[in-house]
Amino acid sequence: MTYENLDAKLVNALLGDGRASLRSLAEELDVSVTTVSNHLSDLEEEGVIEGYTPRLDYDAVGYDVTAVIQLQVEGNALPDITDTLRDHRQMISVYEVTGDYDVIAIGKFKDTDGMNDQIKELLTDPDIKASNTSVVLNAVSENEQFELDVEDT
Amino acid sequence: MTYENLDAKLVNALLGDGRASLRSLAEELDVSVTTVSNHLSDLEEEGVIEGYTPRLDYDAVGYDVTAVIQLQVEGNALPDITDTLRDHRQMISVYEVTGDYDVIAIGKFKDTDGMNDQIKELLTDPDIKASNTSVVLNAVSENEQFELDVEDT
DNA sequence: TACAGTTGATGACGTACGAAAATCTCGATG
DNA sequence: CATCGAGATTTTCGTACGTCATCAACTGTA
Repeated sequence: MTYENLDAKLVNALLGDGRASLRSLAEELDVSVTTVSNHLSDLEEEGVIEGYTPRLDYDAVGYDVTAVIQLQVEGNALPDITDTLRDHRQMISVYEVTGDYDVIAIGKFKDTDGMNDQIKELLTDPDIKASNTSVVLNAVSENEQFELDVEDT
Repeated sequence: MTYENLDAKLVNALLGDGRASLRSLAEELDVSVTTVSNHLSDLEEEGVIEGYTPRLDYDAVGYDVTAVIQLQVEGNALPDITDTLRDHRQMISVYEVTGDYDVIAIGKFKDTDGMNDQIKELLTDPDIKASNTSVVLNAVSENEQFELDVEDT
């Protein structure tokens, strides 16, 4: 195993509270502060932990509409399209995928008008052969990060 | 005005570093530590900030496959299906949507075999009328949280 | 040898609290 | 009717105190 049990527990503890102090983590995991500090540094260096962010409720700040946009794209234009999408800051996730469509993107908008405007603008690109937009009625769960397995000894 | 502005700046600063200290935030925004503390508490109480998490690279811990699963569901079974999906911890996001399908879910798996097993298990539910799975070839961006608008005076 | 823990020293950190400043409220006044 | 201003409310600030993170040198252990 590339990462140890303690690392998994550490990650899981941080998933519960990303601003927890090293001391509280040390107490929770029953190891020393030094150990927590060392392992955390390692996890960050290895890239397992890429950073820390607040979890925002975009609904609460006026972004009420979420949409899933699927695109069929001319093969050689795929990089351009994905770059364009990524640079739209309201695009939360952009995936190149197998299946009926080539790209699936998830975006957040202040209202349906704003959404329509942005999507229409995107679809002017002649390399987009087909598109399909699904508006989210209810986000049952969103961007949930699940806990890592801890093999108990 | 000034009030909302400070909150937006505060959120944006935290998006840059979710573990930034109140002092460093205070310095960056040129207000006192107390002010940062108060506004942060308010943002948390209002639900704008729902918590703090590390951003995990699931690739780095062995979850190499991401899939977008779309389902057509018998109308009255929708709550059951979404509950089931949400309770699958590997489901990152579960949306009820308009369009050809009723549910779009995004999940992460250790390998394609694991993915197939889980999806097949899901599809045994007789209330699922149709399904469509797209495997992610490349996550151009994922769970990006964009910064809030700051109206400059 | 490699990893975890301990100790101690130092500067940074979070929070509580009272004071100061800014803002709002609303009736009185010209 | 518009303006004023005393008092109330809200917001911000500085200070103080106990806690925390970090580093280094050292010990224990498998």
